[in-house]
Amino acid sequence: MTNKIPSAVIRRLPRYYRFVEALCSRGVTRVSSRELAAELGFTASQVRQDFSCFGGFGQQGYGYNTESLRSNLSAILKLQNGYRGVLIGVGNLGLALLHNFDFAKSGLRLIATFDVLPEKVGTSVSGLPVLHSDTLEDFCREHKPDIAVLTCPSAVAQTLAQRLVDLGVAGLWNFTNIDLAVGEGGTVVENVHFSDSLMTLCCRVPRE
Amino acid sequence: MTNKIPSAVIRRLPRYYRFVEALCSRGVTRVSSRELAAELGFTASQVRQDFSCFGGFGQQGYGYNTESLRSNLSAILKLQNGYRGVLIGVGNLGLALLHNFDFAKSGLRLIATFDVLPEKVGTSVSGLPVLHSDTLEDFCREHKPDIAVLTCPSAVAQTLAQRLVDLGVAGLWNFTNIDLAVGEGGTVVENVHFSDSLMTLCCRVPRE
DNA sequence: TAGATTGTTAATCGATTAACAATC
DNA sequence: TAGATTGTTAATCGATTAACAATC
Repeated sequence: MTNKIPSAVIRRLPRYYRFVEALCSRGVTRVSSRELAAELGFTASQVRQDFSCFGGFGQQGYGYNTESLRSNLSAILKLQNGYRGVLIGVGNLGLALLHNFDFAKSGLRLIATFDVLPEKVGTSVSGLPVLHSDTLEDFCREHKPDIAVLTCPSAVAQTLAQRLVDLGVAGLWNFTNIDLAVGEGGTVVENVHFSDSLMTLCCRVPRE
Repeated sequence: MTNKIPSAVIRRLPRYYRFVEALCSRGVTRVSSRELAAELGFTASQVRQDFSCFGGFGQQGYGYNTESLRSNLSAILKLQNGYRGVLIGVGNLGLALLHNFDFAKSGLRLIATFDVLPEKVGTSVSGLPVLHSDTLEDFCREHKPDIAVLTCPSAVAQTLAQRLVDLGVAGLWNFTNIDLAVGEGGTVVENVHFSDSLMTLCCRVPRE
């Protein structure tokens, strides 16, 4: 139950969670740090060190109870917090996410989407209304979303980000290929930079 | 011109590249480590330390020539290597990438896409043929792609990954929410795990 | 009890920051 | 020459690994 979780640990938490959830649904009731490490490519030491950040939920001589592990990880990842989200930019990528991605499973409950194209505004996608971006201020003041998903064109991303920060949105999931400047207000940004990701891949692929 | 580039440095290279390219296209001809650091949120020490991995391309008292920096970074990232790529899974996400994402700009030249749906196979998307996944072996033996983009359903990802590795594909850009096992053959995997990314965001957003 | 496995402390490793001589 | 800024060495910081007493 520590306050400051090292960022290296935070990045590993989702992988623990996914694997432990799979164990639970397969009916496995216990798992050791050694087994977790072997499966996830970590070391057993690292696994125990990671979990000890939160006080440790294992038992000497036994290992970890998968169900207890799962619910602890879920709590640490705040998957049950019911964060409210808006998605901005119902283009190809926005639609792909809306159709295929299970936001709720990762802790986010979408409540609306926004776009500017007349043929999209007023329709609904995956059960969510598509509102005009001009109504963002009104909507956010009323519904207070916690997180915004930015699948808009890069050209408008910074302006939108600033509007969202001003409206009190605490987290931005940024799919645009630009680095957002969000000031000192504590807004958290998580980037999904496709181009950076592909470049690092090319960089690491040995010359044919 | 070192052999072993620290992974922490590799992850920063695309950001340097993007910013330096922007400087070049704005006609800026020089930049100091201090300016780069301020813009990218690094320290000046870190910038110089990073660049010195490659022998250093600056000049005391002057800084870095943007054009020289750009071309050096481009070479290190192997953006001009002309890696050949195939994209597997022409669903929502695959289509979003094909329509919106500039693969060539990040070092990859797509040569074909694959799917299994009869209504898709035989068509073309963004100028690329959509071939049947059953023909993957024949195609790869003839055209020797370097990298595969996995935008297929998670359920078939591991099987496809193994087929691709066996066919000599050296890099996998993995958009499925599973961790691929690719053995010891040196195949490089770059994951774009949406669920992990969103979970870490939720985890870092302070409780409302 | 004996075997297994944790949580934690200490040691190692890698990455970041600071400092400064070299030099443009 | 004087000012600026690099490349590099040393110091600090954080993350990973190893070791082991505690204990289920």
